Amino acid sequence: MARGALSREEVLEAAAGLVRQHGPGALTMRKLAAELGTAVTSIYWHVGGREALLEALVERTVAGLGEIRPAGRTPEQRVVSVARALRRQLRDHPHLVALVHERGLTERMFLPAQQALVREAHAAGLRGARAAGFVRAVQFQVVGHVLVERNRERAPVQRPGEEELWSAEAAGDDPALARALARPVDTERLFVTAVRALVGALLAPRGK
Amino acid sequence: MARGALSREEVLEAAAGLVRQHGPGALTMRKLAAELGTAVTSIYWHVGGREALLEALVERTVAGLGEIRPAGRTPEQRVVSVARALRRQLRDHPHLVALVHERGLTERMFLPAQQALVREAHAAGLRGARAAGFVRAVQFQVVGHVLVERNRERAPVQRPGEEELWSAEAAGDDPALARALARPVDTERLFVTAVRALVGALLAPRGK
DNA sequence: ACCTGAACACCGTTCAAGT
DNA sequence: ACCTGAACACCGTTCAAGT
Repeated sequence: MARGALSREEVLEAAAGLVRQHGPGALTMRKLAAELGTAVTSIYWHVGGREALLEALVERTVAGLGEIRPAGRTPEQRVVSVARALRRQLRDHPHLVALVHERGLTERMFLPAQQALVREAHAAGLRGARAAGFVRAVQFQVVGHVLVERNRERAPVQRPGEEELWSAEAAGDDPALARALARPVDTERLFVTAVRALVGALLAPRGK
Repeated sequence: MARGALSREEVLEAAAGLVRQHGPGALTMRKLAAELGTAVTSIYWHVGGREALLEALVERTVAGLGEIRPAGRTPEQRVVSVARALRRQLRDHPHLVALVHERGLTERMFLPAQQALVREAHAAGLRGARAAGFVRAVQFQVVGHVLVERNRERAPVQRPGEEELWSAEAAGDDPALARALARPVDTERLFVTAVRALVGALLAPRGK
């Protein structure tokens, strides 16, 4: 249906649309061409093959993620706020995050947050290698958590389910634990708890 | 080249071999059939389509991971040892871990470790919902870290590289930090540091 | 400079037919 | 019960040819 000249931007926009709606698997050169009303080969002229297309898409996504503004009084609170903001951003683009991850560029998405974390590390009195270690620990923690979360959502039913596995007897005579492990995870809460624990330990004045 | 009767086990073995050597992308029904010296359609009779084949492969991997034996004196040391053992197991099967992850079953792999963690939580005096929260926090931490690590290894070169990004001026006048962030990550060290921080905070007698 | 169709070398899956 | 080849409906990519 594309009347005039086909542009690179137009191709990327349509590709992003396909991914957003039906996931990365739905992005085939032929479907994309049909969507645009052009021949498949036109796409090759504008953006190159499928790999180049995904590359460009990933680039676009990462660039469009926007800044992260820390909130809170103490460095600890501000770091937690950065972590939450990043998690939110990543969860808002589930399919594209998957694409970015498949292509091994997950960490690129963390760069704005990384800069914010450096400032907070300095504010907390950490410098040099210790500050760097702190930044990376938080980075791994947040990105890792989001990946696990996405994973869980994609496979909501596990066999055997945790309910069957955690009968009271298997739980070392702790029925409350069995019940808790049978319930779905409150990922938001778990995330904040874990980040707080990590940040608290690493920002402590005398932490090894 | 398979003389006599083709068996389900034989198919799975060959499939696992293909994945181990050349990654999941190399596992096509046609290549597998060629490897086995049979018609493509024979595979369908024995294990079903590609999805079923991957399913069976994942099942095999998870089942073959083996037990996890905690080591150390304090619960904290023992939990860290469980985390390290699990990380090692996952890193020994990089391609299959990728497969398991793509199919959303990453957490299945964590079940033996989960049982070990429950025992340690009890030993540390945690019970019920708090013990469950502890187990899950460690689980998310370890699995997440391994996923991020795999991600990093797959894309060793990032553009722009961290070296260019972290010039001294960008690092808030902290050249040591800039240098540290430009160096490759010591993931083993980072992993242990993060797990220790998390475990220490969550196992503390009066942790909120 | 931009777009096209035809062709090539792959896929996974189905199915009727063989033994 | 087990195995087969042919056929179908897809892929990504190349390339010579058009305007």
